[in-house]
Amino acid sequence: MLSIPSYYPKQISFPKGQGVFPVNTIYSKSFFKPKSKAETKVIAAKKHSDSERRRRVRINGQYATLRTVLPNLIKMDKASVLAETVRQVRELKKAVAEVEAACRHGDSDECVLPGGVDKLSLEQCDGEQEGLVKATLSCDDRPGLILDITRALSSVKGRVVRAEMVIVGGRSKNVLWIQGLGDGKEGMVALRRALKVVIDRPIFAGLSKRFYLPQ
Amino acid sequence: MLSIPSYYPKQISFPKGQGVFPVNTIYSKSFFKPKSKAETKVIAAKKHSDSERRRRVRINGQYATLRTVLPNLIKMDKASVLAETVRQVRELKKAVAEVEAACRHGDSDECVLPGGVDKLSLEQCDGEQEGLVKATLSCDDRPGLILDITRALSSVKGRVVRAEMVIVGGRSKNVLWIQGLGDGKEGMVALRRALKVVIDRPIFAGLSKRFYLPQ
DNA sequence: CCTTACACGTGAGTC
DNA sequence: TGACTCACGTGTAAG
Repeated sequence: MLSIPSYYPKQISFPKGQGVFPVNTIYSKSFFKPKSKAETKVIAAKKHSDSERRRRVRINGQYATLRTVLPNLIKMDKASVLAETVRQVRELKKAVAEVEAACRHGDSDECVLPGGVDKLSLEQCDGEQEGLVKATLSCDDRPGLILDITRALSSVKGRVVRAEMVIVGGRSKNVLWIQGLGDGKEGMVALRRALKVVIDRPIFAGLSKRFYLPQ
Repeated sequence: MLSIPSYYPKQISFPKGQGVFPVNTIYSKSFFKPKSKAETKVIAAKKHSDSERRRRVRINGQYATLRTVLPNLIKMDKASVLAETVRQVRELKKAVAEVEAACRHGDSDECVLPGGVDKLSLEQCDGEQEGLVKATLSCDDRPGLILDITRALSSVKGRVVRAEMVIVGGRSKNVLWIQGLGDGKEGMVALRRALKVVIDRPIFAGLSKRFYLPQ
């Protein structure tokens, strides 16, 4: 047991390193509870310093894990560890933002890769030629999909002036630029109806979802 | 000016908050340098405590910026700030890794998107069915590319059991799984020669590089 | 009351 | 020798 010489103990020789203290470090279990004022004060002080040490261990433990999770943080003092962490976090956030921006052109609708849910959207392309419509169509890939799309397009007025098709992981995304649909709404409505049929058509039974080259 | 009552000052009433101390806090400029032992000790102590306070300000400043750069860190004690930082940093690193892995399947050769340079590679697929060959072919997209590929494949033994095609930004990447090429090298050589012709064929003059739907 | 979190000054160690 | 970083125990205020 340590005897506390005064209210200002010059030095209490702890093992200097951190370490879990044994459970028999009991604060308030003196026999028959004498509870002199001075004694309770000493006990409270010990309890206080103990909890403060636990807090320090907690904080320093987090410093240690932080040093492992980020590079070049070992052999750095606490302030520098935090500063470097801030710097690297900013870098990581920028990297994530850049790479997300690379996958989508502004909107999530503009992702170049096929989405996981079927979707059909028509969009008037102003700024370029008059009457240009961009149709975007996402669905499961299947044998004959291109043929179905071609048939649907031949059923409406207008012609395809450009097409981009992406097939990956069994999903297909097709972007079609169509000109000459007509001035009114009828052309758009007809196009939407025709492409909706393509999306909603079930995969031909008995065939896998693989995409086969057209023969 | 503060008078230091003893070696163990009970309380020095600082403004309690941080704050830059005025420059006129001078340590060693007593007139004619009396330099009693006790005095130098007090001065050194003050210098020490001052620099220690500066260190604390530095660390706490980094905590503050860390709280601003990451969300949900305000109103958290230091240990939790560090713990949350570790968690979010791990999340960010995972996000970066995932998004990098999404763009390439391990090797840069395995990028699902078409590369910028023409390339043809054949690869024996062991582990699955016997005699499965994976052919990867990157080139500019062009009208009739699929037809050219189909013709090239019909000129060799074996049949296509699976195909994935990506066309984006005028570039085309095609991955073909071919079975039944034969046991020897001849099949592979013939396949490579046939596909090389497809890649090296120039785009038909007078047409744009756009990809048109097959009619 | 009790617990918790922080700032403080100080002793000790390192370069 | 300083200039520094850290751990420590304590004072103090908030819940």
